Amino acid sequence: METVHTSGRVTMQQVALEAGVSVSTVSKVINGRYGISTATAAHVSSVIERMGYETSLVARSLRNQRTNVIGVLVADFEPFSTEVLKGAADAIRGSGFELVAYSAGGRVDEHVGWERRYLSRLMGTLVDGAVLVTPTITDVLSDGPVVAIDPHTGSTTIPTVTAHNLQGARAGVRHLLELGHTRVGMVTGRADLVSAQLREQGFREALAEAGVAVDESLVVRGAFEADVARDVAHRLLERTDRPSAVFAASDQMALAVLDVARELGIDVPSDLSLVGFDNIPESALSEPPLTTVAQPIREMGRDAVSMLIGLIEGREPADPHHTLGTELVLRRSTRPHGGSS
Amino acid sequence: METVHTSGRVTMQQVALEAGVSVSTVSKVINGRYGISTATAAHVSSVIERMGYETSLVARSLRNQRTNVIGVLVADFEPFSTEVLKGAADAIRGSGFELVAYSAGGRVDEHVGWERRYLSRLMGTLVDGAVLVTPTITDVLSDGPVVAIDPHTGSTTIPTVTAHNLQGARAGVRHLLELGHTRVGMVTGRADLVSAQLREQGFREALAEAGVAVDESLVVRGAFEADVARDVAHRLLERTDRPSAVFAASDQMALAVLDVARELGIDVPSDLSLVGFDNIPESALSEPPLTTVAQPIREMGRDAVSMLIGLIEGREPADPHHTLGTELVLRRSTRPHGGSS
DNA sequence: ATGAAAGCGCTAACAG
DNA sequence: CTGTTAGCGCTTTCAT
Repeated sequence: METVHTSGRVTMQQVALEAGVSVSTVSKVINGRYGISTATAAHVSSVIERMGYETSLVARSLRNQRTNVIGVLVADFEPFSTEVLKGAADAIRGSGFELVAYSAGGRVDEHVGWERRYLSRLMGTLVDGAVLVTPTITDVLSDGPVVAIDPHTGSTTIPTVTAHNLQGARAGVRHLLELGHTRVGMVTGRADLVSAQLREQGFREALAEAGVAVDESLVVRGAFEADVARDVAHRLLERTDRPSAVFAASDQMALAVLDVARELGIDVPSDLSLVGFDNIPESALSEPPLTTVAQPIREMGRDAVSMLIGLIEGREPADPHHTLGTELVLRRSTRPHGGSS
Repeated sequence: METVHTSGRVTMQQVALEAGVSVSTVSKVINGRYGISTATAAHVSSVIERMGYETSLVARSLRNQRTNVIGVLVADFEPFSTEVLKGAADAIRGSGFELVAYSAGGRVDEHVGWERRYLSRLMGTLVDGAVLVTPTITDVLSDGPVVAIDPHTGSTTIPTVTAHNLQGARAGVRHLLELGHTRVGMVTGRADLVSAQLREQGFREALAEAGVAVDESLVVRGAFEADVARDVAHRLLERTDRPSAVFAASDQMALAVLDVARELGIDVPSDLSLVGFDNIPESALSEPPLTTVAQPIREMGRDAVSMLIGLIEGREPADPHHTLGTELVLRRSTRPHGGSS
């Protein structure tokens, strides 16, 4: 036997050769096309089975316009995006679609607009549509069906799924206020995301409501990433007149603040109350576990994929800007101002 | 909205046409090949920029043998696999590789051997190598570089990354024994995984060590999936002589047991002590939070990808069967036998 | 019922 | 320096 075992993958070519038929016959057998005798079909099938052949997703994608694969494009695999992924997986089950999640290895800052890049690279060839998680640009030229989760400011053209960021932030900050805190600081999120802006606005509204003036020096810019948040937390917590409470625009940042506080010997919640946003699973794992404004992240992923499948199949979404509720989750990172154990 | 989703993608063809050059010239410009005048290069670049062109991953993959993309193949996106993904992302950062995670939408039971299928579909075309998370088959014919996390029994040929399942399970069960429990049950995992077998073995060894006989009727077969675990938990907990403690081979199953216990009015930990395995983030979110044997899942993902990159670049792994330590994490789902609050 | 041939978007010889 | 040509693995007319 002189089968060439060089490159590894079994191609249709090789199956055809082995079965003594043409590639087109093999293709027809695989795709169940008519015009093949039962005998050859059976024979080819057995050869396919024996050789362990599977069609190449890539080659097939290039040829067909429809791939039955949905893409989830993320800047990085972190707690938020992986929660979205779990939700996306829920929605994909039984839909006949497959799911591919794609990330360029966190090299986001290198190139703002990663989502346009990815979209161009995958859409129309690998995937039939995509869910964009926290995209950075405004004008996503729709190369195809796209749904954004937690999108950039001003993207009104593409369907989105978001949480009630404004209300959520307001509830989180009110909680701090009700605890008697008046010097409350905020670590804001990535300035270009609607969600971050709304969370800051909610912070300001809650303070205004309570008649507390915003000390602008207590509002520092984070970036939804832990390392940036650490620097910023240092700035905030090393001041002698540091805040007694901090609202962070994301759990990742809140966790960074918590970490920095520990380093500085500031006890949470005795010396500092802390509220996050997102309710990623990790927020419950910290010491103390984080009080946070929960977004239904999984559900957002699920709804985004459902919407996308609809779009792919030509249905216009009933509600192109789907918004879900938030909920304050009380854990142990907050305490009344001045209150001891 | 009447956006036409038909033609969509800008192709190299169109760029070439627009720039008044041939496709190969465009290709050379994009790939920085020598032999292009600075003038044309600049011109072509500007056209590319203006048209928002990006090369199609698929087309490029088909042509090149190397893609610089690493695949993580999972049966489903659930807490365990997404933790692996976070670790994989850690390892990929700065490596020059991109990461694609692929799942067929949880349709695993339909077709045992999903990993062979996925591997054939992606390897050699889309990805340069792959990490298999909890694969189900023995003989993964290496179509290319592959590393398995938590693999099937008997796969000695491919490199693996695992945790110390035996020791971990032993430690978890010992904890229960030290608490004074003697009727301790176990929900085992997917019988075909080495990890599940070792966890059961650890359970048996710990009991033997303590001189406690195993009541086989208390050992029930789960499947690492929550729904299967629920049935099995019912069987275990509805008996009049139900165990006072249960060791579950995974957190997902432990969480299911917890849920069933609640339904049956059995209080954890007062009436039932429960120990899980994995320490997925969700295990801390339950009420009560779960005592569990922690595996360093992220680290496993990280190590698997590092190993894989080495393999792709032709380096033999120093330790082809890399094993990481486990650690008992005490939370609130266990209590001394007969002990009240 | 089967096969030859074209072409999906791209890259890499090889000519010019 | 630039264009022409030949495929990568597959599907799909269109002949046979």
